[in-house]
Amino acid sequence: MEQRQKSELTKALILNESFKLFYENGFKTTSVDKIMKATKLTKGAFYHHYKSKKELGVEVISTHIQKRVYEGMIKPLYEEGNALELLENTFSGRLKSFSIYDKAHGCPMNNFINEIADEEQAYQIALKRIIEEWKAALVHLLERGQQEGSIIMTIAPKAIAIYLISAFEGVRGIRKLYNDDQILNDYMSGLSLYLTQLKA
Amino acid sequence: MEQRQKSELTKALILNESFKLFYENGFKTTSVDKIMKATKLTKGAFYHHYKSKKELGVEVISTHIQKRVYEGMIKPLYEEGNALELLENTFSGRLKSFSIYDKAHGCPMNNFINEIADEEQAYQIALKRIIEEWKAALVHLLERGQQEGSIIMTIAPKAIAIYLISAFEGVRGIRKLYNDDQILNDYMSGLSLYLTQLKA
DNA sequence: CATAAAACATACTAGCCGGTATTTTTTTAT
DNA sequence: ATAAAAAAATACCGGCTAGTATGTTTTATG
Repeated sequence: MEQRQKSELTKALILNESFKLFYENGFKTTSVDKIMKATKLTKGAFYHHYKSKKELGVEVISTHIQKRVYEGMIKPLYEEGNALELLENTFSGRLKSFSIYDKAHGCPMNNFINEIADEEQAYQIALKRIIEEWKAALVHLLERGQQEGSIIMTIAPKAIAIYLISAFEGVRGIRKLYNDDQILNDYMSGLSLYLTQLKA
Repeated sequence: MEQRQKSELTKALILNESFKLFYENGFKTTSVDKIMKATKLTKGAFYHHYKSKKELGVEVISTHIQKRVYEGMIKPLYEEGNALELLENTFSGRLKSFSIYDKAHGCPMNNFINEIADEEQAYQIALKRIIEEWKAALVHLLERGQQEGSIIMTIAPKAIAIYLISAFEGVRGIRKLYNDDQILNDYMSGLSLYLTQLKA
């Protein structure tokens, strides 16, 4: 195989396996050994491609997790149609699309935020970038709704955006405590009601 | 010193130091050695009072963290006065009362939930109990508001309660990414707006 | 086809981890 | 005063940790 291609494939393999293990067991408790066992390669290969576990952590966040949030929660916001309906469909639809596995392990981004964001600026910056992109998309959509006359003018888009993100990330964590979806249903009722009250 | 008193004092010391270290550095990465170094006692003392680190974890949750959430977020909800004002004062007031240290490290309960709730039922149960108590207090207050005619009848108290809790816990995590309070101010604006729209 | 560089493997280190076994010190009950 | 029991200290274990040093194999290039 071509050298460059081989290198990229190996890095992608490490990235995929480490994302999965971080998601299932947390960042701190997932060792480089465990990751490389999953890839069926060795520690030598890891430290050839990454200079430290921290570097890997940042890369998992800024590629894998970023893409995941973008595809699931940001991209849909730029579609056409009524702003409030788009919001409800995106937030509720995402929750409904989750498997039991996803529900049990919460939001990968939120897990990272709560586990390691307060102890290393590099993680902080990478995670912040995702939140800011998400917030910008929400603000954009809310402003569009206001311009189109479908959302009341008395609200501050930025505040609503933060409140929407907070509640979503919050409930993804709280769901971990339960073995059923009642909490998600309650959340979705709460969200629905919230959005209804923004209707012009 | 009396034996019983001494034992209780030692357990309280272990509990205090471990809460602090769990809060600052996470549960998994705080070792029994580190905790006992903080208490200036030894490992022998620890394993005399606790049969495992897991047992300590559960006790920290069901005593220390439970009390903290109760005092800060639940007890105030049972005070007299307008329901919506009580809600806003409790949620916003709590955020405003936090030190930089508290803001940087997020909510101890939420940290536990996101770090270890998905891997051990004992933690899950202890944490769930706190959330349920909080939820019950919120539902009670919202129902009182409805009975008194200060909150619209078209909302489902349980759904609102979950949405309020989710957003609060969510923002405590997201705040970790920032070094200023703008995100908290945005959250408080969002909350205020939300509550205004529940007004009868 | 030789040489260099990249990709990966093997073997190792010092230190930390939760937990245990054993001993010493302190308190209690008689 | 003394024996028993509780509290705490000491010393240890096997296994895991991030990271390093040094090999071997594969690919690229002249």
